[in-house]
Amino acid sequence: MGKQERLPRDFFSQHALKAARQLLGMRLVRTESQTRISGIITETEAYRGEEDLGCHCRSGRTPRTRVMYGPPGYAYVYFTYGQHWMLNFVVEGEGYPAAILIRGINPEEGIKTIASRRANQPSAQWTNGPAKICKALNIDKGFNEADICAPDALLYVERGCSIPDSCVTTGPRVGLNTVPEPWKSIPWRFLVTDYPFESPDVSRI
DNA sequence: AGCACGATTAACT
DNA sequence: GTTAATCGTGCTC
Repeated sequence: MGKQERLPRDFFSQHALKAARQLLGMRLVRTESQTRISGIITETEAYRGEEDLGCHCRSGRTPRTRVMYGPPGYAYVYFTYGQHWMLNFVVEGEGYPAAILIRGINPEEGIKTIASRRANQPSAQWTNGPAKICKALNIDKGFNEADICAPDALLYVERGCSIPDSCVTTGPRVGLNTVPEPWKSIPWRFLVTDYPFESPDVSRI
């Protein structure tokens, strides 16, 4: 495996559902101390528009959601439950709020670092959740509004492998317990099946 | 200024 | 299956 192409801003300008599907199989890369920590994306969720009551943009443009109204190819990183960071990528056109939540990756590089940050956890649970990924890759507030298409970006996405439709499952987004229908059940979650690093609640679909 | 709650996780029983 | 942890955010007063 040689050097791989980084996803250009055009990739992130596409419709959120398409971007969420296409991100499966791509490689999320975090460069830290000149070292690569990476993993193949295995699970995503799409959030788009103020009418999507599961999206933070249901409240419109606020200090937190500002980045989602900006140009595509930027990171939206937010804090929740008093302790967890979540990584999203802004997609679609400037002015229309949409983002893709990265919920699962299959670790490839920087395994020792990932293992140390996920101490006392079995490898199958190192990065099978959105907050687990941020902990393993040391992603926090500092990456909010970061340009992931910049040449010197420390967080970016590479074209990894193509995942056939036969290996992809869709279902309702996770954790939207108090969100009204149809948003609670709309199948905007995408995940690769037959990978060992899926989220634990695959069986819920 | 105060309040309710969350795109979760890990450790329980 | 249940629950504590823990605080930024957006909403109401």
